[in-house]
Amino acid sequence: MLEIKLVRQNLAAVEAALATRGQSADLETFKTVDARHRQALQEVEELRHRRNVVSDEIARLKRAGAAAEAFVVEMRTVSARIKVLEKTLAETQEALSAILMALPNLPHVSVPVGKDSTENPVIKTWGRPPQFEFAPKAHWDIGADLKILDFERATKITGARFPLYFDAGARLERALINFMLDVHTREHGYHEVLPPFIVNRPSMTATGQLPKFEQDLFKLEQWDYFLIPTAEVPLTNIHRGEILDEDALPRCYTACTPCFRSEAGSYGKDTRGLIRQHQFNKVELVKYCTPEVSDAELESLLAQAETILVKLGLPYRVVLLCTGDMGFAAAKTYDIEVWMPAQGVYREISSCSNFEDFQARRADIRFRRKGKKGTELVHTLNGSGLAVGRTLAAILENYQQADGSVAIPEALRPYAGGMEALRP
RNA sequence: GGAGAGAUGGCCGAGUAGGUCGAAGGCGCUCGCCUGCUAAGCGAGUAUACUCCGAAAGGGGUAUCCCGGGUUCGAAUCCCGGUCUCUCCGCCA
Repeated sequence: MLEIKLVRQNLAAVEAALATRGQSADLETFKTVDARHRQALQEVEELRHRRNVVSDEIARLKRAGAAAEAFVVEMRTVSARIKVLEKTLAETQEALSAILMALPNLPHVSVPVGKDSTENPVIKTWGRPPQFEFAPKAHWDIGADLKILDFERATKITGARFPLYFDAGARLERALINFMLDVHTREHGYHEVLPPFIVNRPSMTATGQLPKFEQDLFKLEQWDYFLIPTAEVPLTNIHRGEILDEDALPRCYTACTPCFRSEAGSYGKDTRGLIRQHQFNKVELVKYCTPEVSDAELESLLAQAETILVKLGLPYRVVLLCTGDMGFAAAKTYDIEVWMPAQGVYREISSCSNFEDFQARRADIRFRRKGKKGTELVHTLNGSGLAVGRTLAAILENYQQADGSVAIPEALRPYAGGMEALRP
């Protein structure tokens, strides 16, 4: 959420900034409702003050045994008026918050203006795509040949876009999870967390999935609960409504969780393989920090996610999302894209974002500076470190051999019981 | 699922014949004093949001004693609904 004062005082600038995101924010309604709200608020506060003063006076009179009936009668009118105004205020408040909750974050100054993913600049490329003396197979074919992935039976169990791993495939996924969590906790200072996979509406609202993107979520029938689309949601809500000590920052959490996404609107896209599933595992990284370091924390977050790919020897590139391609809550986002040989393209495997105070304001997460009065909003960041299913797919494709086997990256072998290759 | 108890400031914990309660007291913490050494004592301060005045320091106002609604001139205190926690019984991993 944007700060209401900022929107109020910079209507045109906010409108212009949001326009670069492809959002036509009509803030005229905001302007009129806000004015009405402020006027009613001023009046009601004056009346409440009057009521408080007179009520004290009535109490004093009664204690003294004097008559207070005149005041009581006057206050009846005042209270009635207050009640009317409070109703107005409740309405304007709700309208304002609905408008504000639907506005995306403002882009960071370093974010290039652009309309969609075709305008994302590539800022870094690492590793060389492997050269094959044969036609590289797609990971779903490799998975079928090795009998470690079975999408047909997954469809029987649930439906389209659900994963079913067997044997070395299941083992490899587990190895990747442990590997990633170990790197982030041991080398990058993250606290490991095992959070709930189902969260309530306030949590989803705090991180920005709600109210706008409910159609992207799986919702429980009988409860106002949702399956998490990413561990970002529970991890960022750990400190919702809290005031943290400056000393406690930056605070970093990592968790591996399944992620559930309805993938509404993506029918026909990536219909095969592990790339786009309704359920997938992801190791997530979340940071809470002070505002002055969040730019630097985004860079280190990106580097931490990259580490995994480097250790696994998977070629990748980093792109900086342009204004038109960024997610709702992000001020700045880097995507890491891994090389997928079969399609000959780079595919997103991590997304690292700085949300600045956008989520913190919705979630009411503050901190207190040492020796200073008052509180400030923290900045939150998160990134995938990494999407596990896509990582496994990338390993299958990049490490495939002419004989149909798949070599296991050196760094992963200790986690895979010393296994050196997957063989048919 | 059945029966009961409870939700107050960082923590503990007073506060129900409604007014003098933003809320006693204690602990913790901060600053100062004293003392002087792994202690004690003394004094002061110690919630958040919004808003107004002020250059600032600071001061004024409104709201918040789980949440929402009601009664009332006035509610932490009364009434209704909800949420959560705890105890006992049943059930289940």
